[in-house]
Amino acid sequence: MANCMVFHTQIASIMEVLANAAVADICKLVDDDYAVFRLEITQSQKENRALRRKLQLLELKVSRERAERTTRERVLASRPSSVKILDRYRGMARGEGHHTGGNRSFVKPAGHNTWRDDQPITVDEESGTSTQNVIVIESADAEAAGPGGLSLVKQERTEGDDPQHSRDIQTGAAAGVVHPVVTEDLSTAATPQPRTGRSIAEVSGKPNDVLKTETDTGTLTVTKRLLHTGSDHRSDTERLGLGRLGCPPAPASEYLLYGDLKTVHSHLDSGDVLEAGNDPSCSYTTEMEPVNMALGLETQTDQSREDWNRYSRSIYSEGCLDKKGEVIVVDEVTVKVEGNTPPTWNADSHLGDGYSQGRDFLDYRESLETNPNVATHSPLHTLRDRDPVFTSMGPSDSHSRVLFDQVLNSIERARAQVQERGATSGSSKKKQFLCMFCNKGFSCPQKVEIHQRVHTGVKPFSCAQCHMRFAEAGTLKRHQRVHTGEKPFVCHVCRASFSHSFNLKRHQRVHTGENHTAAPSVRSSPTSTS
DNA sequence: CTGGGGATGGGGCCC
DNA sequence: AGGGCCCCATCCCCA
Repeated sequence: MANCMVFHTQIASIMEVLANAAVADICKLVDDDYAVFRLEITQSQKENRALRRKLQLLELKVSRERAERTTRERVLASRPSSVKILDRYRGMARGEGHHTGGNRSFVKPAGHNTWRDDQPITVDEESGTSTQNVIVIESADAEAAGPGGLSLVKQERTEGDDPQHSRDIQTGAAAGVVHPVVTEDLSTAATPQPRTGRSIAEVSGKPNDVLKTETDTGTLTVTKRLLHTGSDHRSDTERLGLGRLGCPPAPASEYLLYGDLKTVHSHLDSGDVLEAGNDPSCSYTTEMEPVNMALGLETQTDQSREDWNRYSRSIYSEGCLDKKGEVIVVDEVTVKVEGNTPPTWNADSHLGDGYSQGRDFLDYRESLETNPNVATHSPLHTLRDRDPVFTSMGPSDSHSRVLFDQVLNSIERARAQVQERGATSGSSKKKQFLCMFCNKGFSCPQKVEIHQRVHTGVKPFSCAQCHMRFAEAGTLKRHQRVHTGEKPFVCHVCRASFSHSFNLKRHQRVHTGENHTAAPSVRSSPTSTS
């Protein structure tokens, strides 16, 4: 019995030893494997790092190549003609040539009266396939030009070229920058090609040289209203010193629509005139669908996002597309050639007056803060986040700053009104179609679409006589009486006639003794706050 | 400064 | 649902 006990004890001890040995083996194995594994991991990490580095290098390379390619493509677009410009310019400088381009005007900076033949011209070898359409005519002697040295930067674009290219060019004159290169193919220059329907966007170093191709009363009126309201982008544009230069009515420009890119042909392209509809007095030009708007808000590539940022400023603005970082004006644009009417870019100032656009701004900004559906995609949201940009849209001078602040104050009130409206209106089943900007309800989608033009500034209806634009057909129709002289509303008391019904009604207050100026004012003036 | 009128923007209602 | 019209508010100009 005792032997049995001893035997069991021995067995147990042996088992324990064996177990310990097994555990030790397992541990050793695990440790070894772990070490190997760690080693492998380390190696993998190293490889990873190396690959990542390679990837970064590749990305760098690709982006660089892409940039180069882009530049090259731009160059390709109009190289021969640009070469001709240079050639012609040289000829002009020598007094040999005569500028025959009817639509072109040269702004020759001071100091460019002479062209030195010995002026270095760098020929881009790669540009055998490249057609850089930007010609930089370097100041003959930079040192003579001094810090305020002037250099002429010219750009020629062909139809369909990116309009912003013309604005990408900046003269470095103010900073005394010396444009080092004239990129062109001299062999091509030897065989200049005829150019038609092209124009040159030229910017000289002169501070006062402004590409002003249009002066119409509409523009002046709008500007005036802007000063009054202090809330329109255009004033921003002008405040930033861009003026018309900021959005030059460059021919063959592409104008970004709300979520859609459209090409607008210049008045030079008479064959591509956007004609009016059936109604000779009314031209229905373009219309932005709210669907597209939403699309434009949400589906953006990098490029389109940039475009969208540009468009974003058009939410409360219109005019032409411009790229200046802070000042971006986008619009639908229609250029028409009608009879003797001087060709104008009626897209700029006719789209709306500053007042309404200011309201657009208010409404839209308000919507950003009240409508969660919009805020995330709202361009102004982006702008607001990008504070320098957003603030740069505001007025710079103190007076305008005050107005701007007042506008912002009114936004707060408007927001309160919207909230109140939402509380009172409730969820009306009749008005189930909501405005994507202000959540206002309408009975049918069409009404919403029309209403949203308040926010987008879309004015599809254009008057053929004066190129004024309207958001609604009825407004255009009413406007036509301005031109026809029709005054169908006659006062039965004094036989005075009026073109608009409300004016008659207001007039009749004269007879009733009611003062029309004493009419209750619900809408508060932007400048009446404090 | 004030009143009258021209004109536009925008909303609502009716058919 | 959509077009047309009316109404109101407002800006602007002018006398």
